[in-house]
Amino acid sequence: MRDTVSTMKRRQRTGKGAPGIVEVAARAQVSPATVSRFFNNPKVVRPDTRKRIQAAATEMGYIRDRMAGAMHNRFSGSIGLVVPTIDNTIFSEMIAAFSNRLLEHDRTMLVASHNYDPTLEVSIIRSLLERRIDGVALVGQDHMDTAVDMLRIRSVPVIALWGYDENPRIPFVGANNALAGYRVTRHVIDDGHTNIAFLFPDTHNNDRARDRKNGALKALTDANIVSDKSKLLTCPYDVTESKAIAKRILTSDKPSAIVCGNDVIAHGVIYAAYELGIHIPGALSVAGIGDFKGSADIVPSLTTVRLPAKRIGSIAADTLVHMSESGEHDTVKNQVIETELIVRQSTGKLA
Amino acid sequence: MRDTVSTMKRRQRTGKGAPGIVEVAARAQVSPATVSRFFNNPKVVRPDTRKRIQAAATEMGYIRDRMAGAMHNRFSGSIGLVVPTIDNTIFSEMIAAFSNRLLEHDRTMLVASHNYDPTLEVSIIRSLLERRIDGVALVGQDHMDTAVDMLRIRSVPVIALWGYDENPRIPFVGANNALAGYRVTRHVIDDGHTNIAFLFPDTHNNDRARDRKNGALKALTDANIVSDKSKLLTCPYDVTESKAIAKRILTSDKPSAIVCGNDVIAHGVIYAAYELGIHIPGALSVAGIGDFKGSADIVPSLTTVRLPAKRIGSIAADTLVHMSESGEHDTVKNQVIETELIVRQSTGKLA
DNA sequence: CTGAAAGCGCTTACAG
DNA sequence: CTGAAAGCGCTTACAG
Repeated sequence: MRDTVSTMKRRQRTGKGAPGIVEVAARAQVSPATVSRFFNNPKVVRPDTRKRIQAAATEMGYIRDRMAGAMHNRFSGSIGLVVPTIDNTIFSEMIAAFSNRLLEHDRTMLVASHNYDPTLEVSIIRSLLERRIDGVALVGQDHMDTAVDMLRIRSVPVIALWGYDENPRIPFVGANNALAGYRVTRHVIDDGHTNIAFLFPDTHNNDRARDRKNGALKALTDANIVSDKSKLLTCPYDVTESKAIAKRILTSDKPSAIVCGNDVIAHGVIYAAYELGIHIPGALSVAGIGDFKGSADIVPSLTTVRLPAKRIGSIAADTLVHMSESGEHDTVKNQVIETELIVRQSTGKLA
Repeated sequence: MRDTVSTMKRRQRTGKGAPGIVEVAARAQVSPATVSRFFNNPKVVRPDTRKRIQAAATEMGYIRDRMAGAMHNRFSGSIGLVVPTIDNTIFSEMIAAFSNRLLEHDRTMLVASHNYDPTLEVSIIRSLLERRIDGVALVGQDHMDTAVDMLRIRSVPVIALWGYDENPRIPFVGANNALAGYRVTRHVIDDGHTNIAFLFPDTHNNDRARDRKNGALKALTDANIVSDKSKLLTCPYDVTESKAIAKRILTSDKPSAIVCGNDVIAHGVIYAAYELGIHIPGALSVAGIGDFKGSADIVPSLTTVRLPAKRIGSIAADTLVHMSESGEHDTVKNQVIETELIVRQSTGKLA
């Protein structure tokens, strides 16, 4: 005594109160095909037919099912963004810009973080692929081959953020991190410092950090300063940790300047100096990389290299949308974002 | 001389190198139905058949198409998170926790921000609905009726974050913001302060801020302190702005304490005091709400109310997944997250 | 400009 | 435990 399948299904959907294209078509007295056309390419529908469909759709509260549509035209309308971490200022500004720009293109964003674990990154990409994403932005060029291959095989547009590479495997929107590292360090050297400590994150699976560090060390070499291994410290992107590490070196090694892998680390160093009563920049110069929100406001304001996260995010979104619409995946040019040294109050000449 | 449609389609897919369930089935010498079962409910497939399918799928690099699957079982495997802003610490920690927890449940996260614009929020929700999300988390209880209705009609599980309400329209995972506001203010009053300034964000479309502010003012009333309108200032969640506003009031009104709507605002106030050479807490007490990452590290460390963003994010993710799996949308209990006053160095007794 | 029909890649009763 | 077949809600040549 059960309902037939088709009756059950219809009842279920009706029960859910969500009308489909068929119901809208019935109400507007047209075929489902015409309703579909109305939503995808209104121009091909006659104005008064258009009006009827619009009215029916609005009255019934119709919402398109893009998943059903995606089965034909292969476009889900979602674009993926895979980052190491979401809640770190480094990336959250970029994520926000990326998301906002996608919204303007009528796309939604799928984000996930892998916490610098390349294997996790692979499963995230797989999971995004299962959802038929129209494109993906990854951070940097350090990825497992599997990851890149899965995307290439499916011709999903990919773009690498932040990183810079002469000969990249993935087209990028990024800045020359080596140059950024070189510039801040050079600035500190120009101020007369030779006893410089470096706080950089683990460069494993992180080409941005690697480039910055190499750039920094090159500035040292170019200035004929012998770099002391003990002054080259590993420090995560975390204020608490950088503060602790800075307190340790400031009470032992006593460098006259500290160059940090990014602004978050530099903030921690500034706090450490406060607590120890070390005057900045009188007794210690501190420099970061990134120019995050807040770096101009901290006291003393932070000398850093501007690396516009928001621009990277917006440009990446535009580029991916364009790639997916045009199908031109291979002709995409790398987009180099210029960096700029910003000298503020946290660095100064050595007395 | 053109190919038939079916040939073209097949070629196109093959050209893209992405095998479907049919190709996997052929290779494993089973029917597509069995391959489908293997992925959805492996147990019903005989072990050796299972092995053959697994092998075929791996060799061919098969990736499921969840969109196609979602047409039947109505589950896309994606859950939405709609926040006012993404790059503000208030939310980015929560987003990260939400995302990480969803990943454990094999779900992906769609995020978007509406920047406190309820109309934009409606279009975001519509856009999420078009992607057949399995659930949505919104922030607070201030939403347009359209938004709530669209979700209810489609029986999509919804949860409100952060907010607290005796009688909420949407079940929530949140904290008692009024109590949080009351507590910090009370603490400052207990320290002997009566000349207190308040820096709170615009409470329009922001029930969390509204509750906190009301709680703060209630503490004032309870202590028989007359609140002076001129000391109740509106300030966005932005260090630069709060620093500027704080500098202004610290050079004119000269309150002995400033209570802030959240920790970001408080950070700006601390920087303002630095620049003006005002000692904290000797000459000025500063308190925040939230206990963000970094609030324990800033010097002086910030007195605040702990409002665990990460826990809210994780619990919300768990709850939404559970709701969508169980179909129990209406029996969900509100989950109150306890708050805790954390007294640090930025507040002190009035001399 | 519009409709009928086939099809997108899966899932799921139904029948072995 | 497995297969054949119908169907999910749309889109798109094809034919008017």
